[in-house]
Parts: sequence; structure tokens; C-alpha cells
Amino acid sequence: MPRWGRKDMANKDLLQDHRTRVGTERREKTRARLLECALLVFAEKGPGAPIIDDVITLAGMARGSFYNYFRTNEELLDAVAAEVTDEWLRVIDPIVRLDEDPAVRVTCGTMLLLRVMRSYPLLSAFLSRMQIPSAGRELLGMRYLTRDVLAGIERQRFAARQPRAVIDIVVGAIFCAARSLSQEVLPDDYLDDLVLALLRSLGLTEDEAVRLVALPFPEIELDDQSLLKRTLERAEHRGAGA
Amino acid sequence: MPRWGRKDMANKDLLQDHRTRVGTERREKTRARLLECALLVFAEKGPGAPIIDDVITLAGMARGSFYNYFRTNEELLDAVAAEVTDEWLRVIDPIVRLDEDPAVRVTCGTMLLLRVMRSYPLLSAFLSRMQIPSAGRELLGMRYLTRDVLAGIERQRFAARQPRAVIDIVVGAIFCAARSLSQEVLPDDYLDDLVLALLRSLGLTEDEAVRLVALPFPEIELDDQSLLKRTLERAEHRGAGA
Amino acid sequence: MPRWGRKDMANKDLLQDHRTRVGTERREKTRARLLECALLVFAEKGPGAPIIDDVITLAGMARGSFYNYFRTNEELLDAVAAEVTDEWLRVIDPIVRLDEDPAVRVTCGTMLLLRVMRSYPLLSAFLSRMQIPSAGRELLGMRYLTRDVLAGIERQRFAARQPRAVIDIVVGAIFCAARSLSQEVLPDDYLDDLVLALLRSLGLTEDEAVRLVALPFPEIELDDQSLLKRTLERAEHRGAGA
Amino acid sequence: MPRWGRKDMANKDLLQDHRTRVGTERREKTRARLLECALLVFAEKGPGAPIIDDVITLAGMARGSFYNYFRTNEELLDAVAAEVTDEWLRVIDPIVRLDEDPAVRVTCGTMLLLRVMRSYPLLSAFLSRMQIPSAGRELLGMRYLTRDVLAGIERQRFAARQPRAVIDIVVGAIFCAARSLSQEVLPDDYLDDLVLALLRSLGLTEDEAVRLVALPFPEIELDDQSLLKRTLERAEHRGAGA
DNA sequence: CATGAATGAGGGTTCATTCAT
DNA sequence: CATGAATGAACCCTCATTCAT
Repeated sequence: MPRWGRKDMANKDLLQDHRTRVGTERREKTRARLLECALLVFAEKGPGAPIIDDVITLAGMARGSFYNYFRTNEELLDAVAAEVTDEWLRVIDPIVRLDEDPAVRVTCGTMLLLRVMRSYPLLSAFLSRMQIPSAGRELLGMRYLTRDVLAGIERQRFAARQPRAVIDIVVGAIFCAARSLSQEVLPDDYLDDLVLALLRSLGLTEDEAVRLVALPFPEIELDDQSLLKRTLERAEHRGAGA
Repeated sequence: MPRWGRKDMANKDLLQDHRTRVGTERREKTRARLLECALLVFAEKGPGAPIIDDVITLAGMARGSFYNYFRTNEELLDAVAAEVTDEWLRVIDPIVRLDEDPAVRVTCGTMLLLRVMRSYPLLSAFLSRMQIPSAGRELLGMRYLTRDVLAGIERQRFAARQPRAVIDIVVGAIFCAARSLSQEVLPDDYLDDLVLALLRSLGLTEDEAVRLVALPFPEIELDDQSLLKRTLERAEHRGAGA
Repeated sequence: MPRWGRKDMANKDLLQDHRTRVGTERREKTRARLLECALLVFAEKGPGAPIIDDVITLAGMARGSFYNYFRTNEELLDAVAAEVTDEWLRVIDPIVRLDEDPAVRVTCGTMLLLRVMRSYPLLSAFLSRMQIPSAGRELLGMRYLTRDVLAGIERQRFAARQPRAVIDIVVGAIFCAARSLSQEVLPDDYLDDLVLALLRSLGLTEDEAVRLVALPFPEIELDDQSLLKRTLERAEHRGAGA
Repeated sequence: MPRWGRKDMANKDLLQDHRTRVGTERREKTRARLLECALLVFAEKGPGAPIIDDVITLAGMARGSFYNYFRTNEELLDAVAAEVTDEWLRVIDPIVRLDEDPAVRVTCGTMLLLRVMRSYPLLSAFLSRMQIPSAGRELLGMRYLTRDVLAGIERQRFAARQPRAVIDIVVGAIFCAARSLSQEVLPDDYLDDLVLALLRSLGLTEDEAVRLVALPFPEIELDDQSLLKRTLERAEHRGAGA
């Protein structure tokens, strides 16, 4: 009865497949849960703080489970940073690349990042907690910003000359803005003025800076499945539950 | 024998006084020693790292003695930050106040701070280790810089309008510069270009920014008794000894 | 349709039987695989070391599967010890029993055991890892050795009188020899001299001891299906694979 | 008033000295307490067992205190083993060296060790717990025994020829005897017969072996301050208290 | 019966702080 | 006020075992 035999095999394979799929899904879900909780806790406490305990408590899982996913504190944070950065780059880079002009690109990248940070203070808090030296320049597309700034200097689109100086200004401004946005409610024109000042510092004329800032950049909408969104939802539940 | 008695008393008082004075001096000296070591260790290891052990080892004193001077870890760091800041302000503020123009003041304050940070990577390292949110805006005369920036905006000496945006740029740049200066050797024009760009961001014209940066600011010479100098000397000895 | 029904039943029974048999075989095979890996790992790491992870990795099976065969760690080790001992006794006891003389028996049992340990350092390593108190006296036919020693004392074939003292010497020597054989390459006459000294300690004359040691004991050849052989083969594969 | 000055100095020095002495004493006492408890626990549980918890509970001290003295489990055990061995050697070696004859030395060393082990089952238990490979041959003067055995073989005082074989027998016998003595009450002639058999195994004649065993070796009395004695006292208190 | 994620008890270690001397 | 042993809370991490699929 080869038909049965085949069907048996098929059943077995299907079962195997189903099991594998279910297992993988569960694993992914748990990992995602850890990342969400880590983002939350990390934004609150900053790096260097002992975090694992808080994370697993928040995630409602056992101590040992943590170590099935991350071996250290740091590995966890790296994973969070990488995830946040990846998500952001997937959203922002295609938009930034729509225009070739480095000035537009820098304006666009900076503006959209600042707007998202204003919309999501959790993101601001997270970013402001990062030690500038360690991960700062890799985070959230800083590297891409840097790329565009350098391009602008090279092509003499910007009057500024020392690339390092300019980059320190831009990156520093974003970090400080992250801190400000995570701690206070700022006036409406804070963002525009910040970007305006940054463009001035690059050596663009006032007129051009004003024009660039006024460009109609698209509104960014984060995917509901993004780490940031999921984390916020979790935070609300916790807030409601607590 | 009142005479004797009085004389005894006088002797005793004098002795007492002498003892008190000697005691106070010794106390100050020990405290100073702790601050030096703390500055060194903190600049090396950053916040969150366990430091007390290193500090007392470096200072060659017993664990318990530490607590005769500082009740907690944090108190120690606050004291270091306060001392560094005080020393800096005592040096810098009189110079900055020589000119009434907020633009000159900001240029002068920023330039001299950056120059000192370049001369003393220890200072850069210390500053770059500070978490921006906590102590950042009080440190090293940031508050005075802020004062001058605000004054310039109020008097419309600067084109920039949102004070908070401008301050975030200036403070952020200084922090990032601290990191850069503590980690790498930068080109000679890094400092000038950085200040130039900051002045541009404030809305000064290119010409004026160039003029300001070129002003002949005095060379700062730190007091040999300053915490920074003493710490460096200690570091050398340690380096030589190790 | 009883006929069909019966036939179906018959088919089903046969099928059931076949399944059962195949199942049992597979079960035995898996169990055997675990024993091999456990022997290997235990000989390497000794007691007290965490072994389950290594065992299942080596066996290429899932963590949970282990517990379908052994309820605990300890049960596994007991099973390995029992299996090794059983195999050894099945080989050795018939040979030892060929002669009635306790002196010949002790000589034969000891000599053959030592020879096998020299040929298979894995066995030496395993034995030397066992805690003497726990399993020592049951292991590898120690009990039979003991039996023959006691018989010899009872029949005054040996001059020695305190059975316990003699047994401690023999068992202790074998354990120490296991350690030596598993760690170093020893001179050719090590084994003969060891047995000779043991026979002396039993109170045999030098002449007789020499004669006994020189007896032409058969070469032991282990069954290829024995745990020890299978384990060695596995070890080679691993060695080659790694 | 130089006299006063001097006296002050003297006072200070005395005080300093007193403090140092008191501190050192306390430290020594605590360390001693840990060793006692470790010996007790170790004799009970064997190596590889998690021990620190038990030790500090028994010693009635805080978890952290342990780490002021030993960094790991193993370091603690090494210290215990070293202390026990040192104490034993200080007692035994002078006695053993009274005679030049290797046969007498081996007899004396073995006999006295076995007698002490019989008197102090704690010592037997400790020794029987040691893994033979690791520390075995350094422990409790095994090295000295070895030395004497080798000397005897070299000078052909013993008929035995393979030194390694003989040493494995002697060391193995002592370990097994340790186990036996720690677990059971043995007949009075157990010790004598054991040593007798060992001497036989070395190739001494029966007559000589009998003569050697019958030599009037001095009774060993352990110092009340020895680790073993202190540990026993502690054990009694615990027994009484529990 | 296989699987492997989840568990959590158990043990290890650090380090800021206290306190008797 | 110096000293440094003692403290213990807080963390870190492993690994035998369970259990839902």
C-alpha cells in the first residue's frame, strides 16, 4: 500500500514541519518580548545599570530563560540597538535617498529623526541613554547622516571644512535633543530651529537653510510590528495594570 | 597659681589650636588626594564602574577611611565634578567677562574650554564620561555659556531664535568634542572649525564668525595646585611606578 | 464481515507486532548511543562535572529525549557502570572459573583486568574517575575478585589473614593502576610487577608468585558490540570529525 | 620637650602595633575557622560538591566574608589539604627519620598514618574523599613514603623492582584503608595485617615483615592547636548544639 | 517517543557600606 | 580620624529537569 506509505511520510513531514514552525514562532516571540522589555527598561535606567532582573520580571519569565537568548547584559543591549537602528533605517533611508543633494539629505534625515523622537519619547530616552562613544555613531542611522555630511563637504555643497567638527556638532545636537525631548515638552518651533541652526553651522546661507527646513517631508508612520510600537503597547498595558 | 594656670591654659589653647589647624590641613590633604584619584579612575572607567576599590588603592588608604570623607560613591563624583567646575570657572569667567559682547563671550568661553580639553585629555575623558542628562549642563561652566547664549539671543546679537535649540547644539558639540579629543588626535584646525561652525549656527555671518575665532584669546595656564594638575602629576608617578 | 474483520485484525496485529519490534530496536539503539556518549564524557570529565549537555550534543539528540531513557544523571552513570561491569564479567568470569585454585583465579582476574585497562585507556580513565566508596567494590568484577581472595584466605591458600586488609590492597592497587594507566605510558613490566607484588602481599612465596604471573592467560578480545568498543569507535569518529 | 615628643611617638607606635597585632590575630582566627569548617564539610561531601554555602553557614559568617580569604572553592580545599599535610609532616617526618633503614621508615610512616586515621575518622573521611589523581600523591606525606619506597628499591632492601607498581600498591592501600576506616569499625588486627601485607608486597620476608610491624613505634599525639583537633572540637559543639 | 523552550533552584561573586578596634 | 575585617544585598550564571507540542 504505497499510497498509505506516502501519506504516512507526508503526515510525518507535515507534522515535523508544523512542529518546527511552531517552535520557531514561539522562540521568535519570546525573543521579541525580551527586546521590548529591554528597550523599556533600558530607556528608563540607562546602560551599566543591572537590567536583567527588571527585564525578566517585566517579561514575566524565568531567570534561566533569559540566557537561552542572550548571554550577557551587553549582548541584549546590542540586540536592542541593532533592532531599533535597523527598523529606522528601513524606513528612513529610502526616503532620504530620493534626493541627490546632500543638503536635502541631511535636512531630511535629521528632521525626520527628530520628529520621530518627538513623537516617541521612549525613543528619545533610549537614545539619550546611550553612551556617545560606544554605540553612538552607529545608532539610528548616524552613520548615514555622517555619510551625507561628508559628501556635502567633499562636493563643497557646505562651506564647512573640517568634517569631524561638523559631525561632532550634528551628532552632539541629536543626542542633546534626544535628552531634551525625552525630558520636557518643547516649543513647536524647537525642531525647525534646531535643524535650521545645524544647516547654518554647515555653512549654508540663511535663505537656503530656511528653504530646506520648509521642504514638505513625508510623515513617517512606524509599522505596528516594529519594536518601538510593540514596546509602547506593552508599556501602556503595564501602566494600566500597575 | 593663677599665672601658671593661665599660662597652661594659654599653652593648651595654643596647642589645641595648633592641633586643630594641623588636623584640618591633613584632612584637606587627604580629601584632595581622594579627589585626584577619583578623577583619574572615573576618567578611565566611566560611570557605573566600581571605583571605590581603585580609588583607595591608588590613594593608598584604607577602605574605611574613604567614608570619613564621602558618604557615598556618588558624593565623591559630585565633589569631583564640583571641584573641576569651580576651578574652571575661577579661571575662565573673569576672562570671559572682559568683553560685554555675547558673541565674544561665547566664542571665548567655548574656545578656551576646547583648548584646555585638547591640552588635557584627562579632562576630556572625564567630561565625556558624564551622562549628559545628569550633570551635563552644570559642568565646566556650561551654565555660563548658556547665560551668554541666551543674552545674545535676547539682544538679537544672534539670528537664532529658539534658545533651547541653540544650547543643545553648543552643549552637544562640546560633549562630542570631549569624546573626540579624549580618544583621537585631531587636526590642528579641528577646534577653530568647530567653533566657527557653532558661531554660524548661532546665526552670525561667516565674516564675523571668522573674525571672532581669530581673536587673540589669552593662553590659559592652570594653577599647579588645581585638581587637574595634581591629578596629572599623580598619574605620571603611577605610570612611572607601574 | 467477520472475515474481513478478522483479517484486518490479523494484519493489524502483525503490523502492531512489527511496529513494536522496530520500536524496541530503535529504543535500544538510542539507549546504547547514550551509554556510549556518557562513558566517553564521564571518562573525560569525571564525576561532579555537568555532563548531560555534552552527552546529548555528542549523541546528537534533543535535551528532552534524554529523559525518555534515564530519569536522572545518576541513573545514567549507574547504567554505564553496570553495563561495563556486566560485559566484563561475561567475558572474564568463565575464564577465571576454569581453575579452582583461588591463587590462580586472583592472578588471572587481576592480570586480565589490568591488561585490558592497558589496552583501553578509556576504561582506565572511567574506572579512575569513580569514587572508590560509592561504586568501587561493585565495579568490573571487584566483587568476584573479592570472592576469590576470601576463598583463598579461608582455605589457607594465602598466608594473609585479615580479609579486609588484603582486599583493600588489591582494590586500591587496581584503582591506582587505573589512574596510572590512563595518564601515562608505563614500562612493560609494570603490570607483571604489580601483580607479583599483590601475590606477595597475599602471602604467596616468591617462587609461586612468579610462576602464577607467568601462566599463559588467554588474550582477551572484546566483542565489537561491547559498549567499550562502540564507544571507542565513536570517539575516533569524533576525533576525525573535529 | 623632646621627651614628650618621643613618648608620643612611642605611644603611637605601640598603638599602631597593637592594632596591627589585633587585626592580624582576628584575621588568622577567621581563616582558621573557615579551614575547620571546610575540613568538616569536605570530609562529609567530597570534592566537587558545592561547599561554600555549607562552610559559611557552619562558620556562622556572611557570604562575602568567605571571599576575603579564598577566591574559589578549590583554593579553599587546597588550603585545607596543605594545612593537614603540613601538620602531619611536622609530626611524622622527624620520627620517620630516626631510622635510616627504608624498610623501617616505610613501616613507621605507614603504620603511624594508619593509626592516626583510625583514631580520627574525620581524617580518614577527608583523605578518602580526595580524588586520587589530583592531590593524592602530595597528600599527608605520600611523597615522603614514596621517597622511602624508592630508596628501599634502589638499595635492594626490597625485592620489588618496578617502583611505580609498588607505589601504586602502597598509595592505593592507604586510600582504600581511609575509606574503610571512615565507614566501618574494623577488627583490631586490620592495621597490622594491612601493613604486614604491604611489607610482603615489597618483597620482605615474612619474618622481617612481622618483626617490623611489631616495632614499638611511638604513640602520636596531635597538637591541640592542630587543624584536625580544632575541627573535631567544633564538630562536637555542633553535634551538641544541633 | 522526539523535541527544545521554559523553568528555577542552586550556586557563584562583587562591592558599597558598616563598625569595632 | 585611620584601619581593614565583616557584612549582605544585589547580581550573575548554570544546568538538571519538566512539559507542551
